[in-house]
Amino acid sequence: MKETVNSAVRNFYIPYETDLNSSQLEAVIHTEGPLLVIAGAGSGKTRTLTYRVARLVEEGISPRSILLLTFTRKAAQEMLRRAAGLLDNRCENISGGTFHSFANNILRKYSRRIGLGSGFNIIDRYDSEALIGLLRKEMLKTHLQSSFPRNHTLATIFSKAVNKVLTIEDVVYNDYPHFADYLDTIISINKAYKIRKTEHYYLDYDDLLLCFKALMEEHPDLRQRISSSYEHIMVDEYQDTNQMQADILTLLASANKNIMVVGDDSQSIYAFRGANFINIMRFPELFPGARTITLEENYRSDQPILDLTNIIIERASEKYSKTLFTRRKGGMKPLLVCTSGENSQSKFIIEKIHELNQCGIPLNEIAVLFRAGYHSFDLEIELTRSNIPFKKVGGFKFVESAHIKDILAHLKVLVNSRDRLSWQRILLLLDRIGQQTANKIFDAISNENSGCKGLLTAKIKKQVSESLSGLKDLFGKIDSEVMSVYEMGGIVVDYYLPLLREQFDDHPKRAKDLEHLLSIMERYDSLKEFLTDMTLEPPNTSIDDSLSDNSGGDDRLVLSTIHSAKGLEWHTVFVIWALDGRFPSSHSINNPEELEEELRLMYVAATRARKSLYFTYPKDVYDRSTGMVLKRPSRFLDSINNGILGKHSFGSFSQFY
DNA sequence: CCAGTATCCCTTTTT
DNA sequence: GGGATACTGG
Repeated sequence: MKETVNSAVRNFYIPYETDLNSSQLEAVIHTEGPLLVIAGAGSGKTRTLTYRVARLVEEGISPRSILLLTFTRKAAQEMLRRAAGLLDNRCENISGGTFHSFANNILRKYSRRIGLGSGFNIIDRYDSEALIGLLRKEMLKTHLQSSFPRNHTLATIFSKAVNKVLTIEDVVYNDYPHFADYLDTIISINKAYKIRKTEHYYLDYDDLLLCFKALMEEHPDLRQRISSSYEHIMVDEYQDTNQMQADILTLLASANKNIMVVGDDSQSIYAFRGANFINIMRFPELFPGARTITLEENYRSDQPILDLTNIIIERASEKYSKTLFTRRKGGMKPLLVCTSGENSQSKFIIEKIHELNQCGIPLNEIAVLFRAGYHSFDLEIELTRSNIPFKKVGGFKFVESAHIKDILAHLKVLVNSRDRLSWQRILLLLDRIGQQTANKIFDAISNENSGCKGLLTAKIKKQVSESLSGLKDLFGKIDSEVMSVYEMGGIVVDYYLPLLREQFDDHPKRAKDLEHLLSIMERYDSLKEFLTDMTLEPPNTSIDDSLSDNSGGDDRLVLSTIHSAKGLEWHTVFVIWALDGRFPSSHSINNPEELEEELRLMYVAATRARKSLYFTYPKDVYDRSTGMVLKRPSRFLDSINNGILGKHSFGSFSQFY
C-alpha cells in the first residue's frame, strides 16, 4: 500500500493530469485516509468519482475491496460503467449500491447470526403502514379518536426515530408536540409493531439499516471481517445521509480509514427522510485528519444561469461557503413567466418546446421539473394532445398501483408463507371474504405449517371454501422449485385477470401494466431477488410511462420531480408551479428549517440547466388549505432584478385583475 | 360478518 | 378532489 504514496512516479494508463482540473485531481489521487469533497453543482462530481474508481483499480486495489455507496443503484452502475470505459472491465466488479441494498446483501449473508433464520421479506412503506393500522385497531379496540395520529403519521414518527437515532419520545416532543398526550400509546404501538415484524419475518426499510448496524456492533468478529474486506469506501450524495448511515459508515471504516465522501450541503433535499446536512459539516470531526477539497468550477451552466443560482443559494443561512464560477461566458438570461392559469402554463411549455425543436434541440435534452408528482397532470394531458412523447420520473411509482401490488402479493406468499399482509390482500380480492374471514383463513394456513400449500389442506368452512377454489387451483399449479419467475408470474396474471376486469373500469390499461411487469420478470432467475428489487429499487417511472415505453423511443421529453432530477442535467429546464404557496408549499412556510430545504430544492432545480432556464407560475390559484388566492411568484425568485432574471407573462389575463 | 354508503382527512419529496 | 376509515343495513 505504501507504493501509492509514490504514485507520481508510476505510470498510469489514464492521463489524470490532463483530464482533470487541479482540485479534481487532488481528490482522485488522495487515496489514503479520510477525504471530504464538497462538490458544487455541475463541478464534475461524478467525473471525479469515476476517475477515482479507475485510479484505485490502476493502483492495484482489488475491485472487490472497493465499496461505492450511492443514492440509487442506477447511479452506481452508471459510474462503474463509465470507469470501465476509462480503464477496463475490472471496474465492473466493484461493490456498489445504495445503503439499503448493501445492508440487504450483508444481512442475507449473515442472517442466521442475528436470528433472522433463512430469509426475510422487505416491506415497503405501504405495507408498514398497513401493519401499523392493523395493530392500532387490535390494541385500541375503541374507535379512533380523530386527534390520534394516522397510520401514516405513526410510520413517519417510527421512521424518524430510527434514522435520526432518537427515541420515540424525542421525536414526539420535538416534532409532534400536539401528540404528547398519546405518547404512551404511540410507544406501545411501536413495540407491538416491532414484535409483529419479527413474527412475520418482515424487515422494513429502516430495519435494514438498523439490523446492519446491530450486526456490526454486536459481533466484533463480523465487524472486523466486513470492515477489513473494504479497503476503500466512497459515498456519493453524502449531504443526503442521516445519522444512522453516518454511524454505519463509522463502523464500516473502522478497519481502514480510507473513506471518501462527496456531497454538496447546498443540495441537501432529503430531510423528510431523516437526512441531515449537518452530517457533511461534521465529517471532519467524525474522521479526524480528514482532508477537505472543494470543487468550485462549474462545467455545466452558462454564466447567466450561474448568476441566478448563486443568488438563490446565497439566501441559505447555513452552508460551507463556496462560489461557483464558470468559463462559459455569454448565454441566455433565465426567465420568470407568469401565466394566466394552470392550462396556459402547459400551453406555454408546449409552445416553447415546438420552438426548441425547430432550433434542433432534441426532446430528451429538455426537462420539466416540479415540486410534487401531481403538478404535471395538466401538462401531461396537453402533451398527449399535442403528440409530444414524454416520460415521467418520480411521483407515483408503477409498483405502488393496486393491480401491481395484487400480483406481487401472490408471489410474496410463495417466498414467505407467513406474510400476513400479502395473504390479506389476496383473500380480500375474493367474494364473500372480508377482514375476519381472511384472518381465520390465515390462521388456518399457518396451523398447517406447510408453507403456502397449507391453503390446500387447511380446515376452512364449506361456504368460504367455495370462494377459495380458484385460489387453491392457482397454488396447486405453481411449483416454485422448478418454475421460472416469468412462468409463475404468467400463471398468477392469468388467474388475476378476471378479478382485474371485475374490479377496475380501466382494466385494459392496467392489463398492459401487467404485461410490462411480466417483461421485467423475464430478467430474473430468482423470485426472491425479483421481489427484493421491486421493494428496494423499483422502477422510478410512473404508471403511464409503462404504456408509452415503446412510443417515441429515447427521444422523449422528461417530466420529473425535482428529487428525482438530482444529479442530472439538460439543455433546457422548465420549473413549473414556481408559485409562492406551492413552491415553497404553504405547509413549510412557518417552519424555517423546512423553508430552507425548499430553497435548496429550488437551487437543485435551477442548477440542472445548461443553456436555458424558465420558471413558470400560474396566477390567481385558489389554495384550499389556507383559503387564500396565490398570486406571487416563489419567494425564492421574487425581487431578483431584471438584469438577472427576466420577467414575462403569457396567456390572456382578465382585465379585472 | 360482508359490502355498500357517509364522512372526514390531508394534500410533497423516496430507500 | 381522492382515499381511507366509520357506520349501517342486510
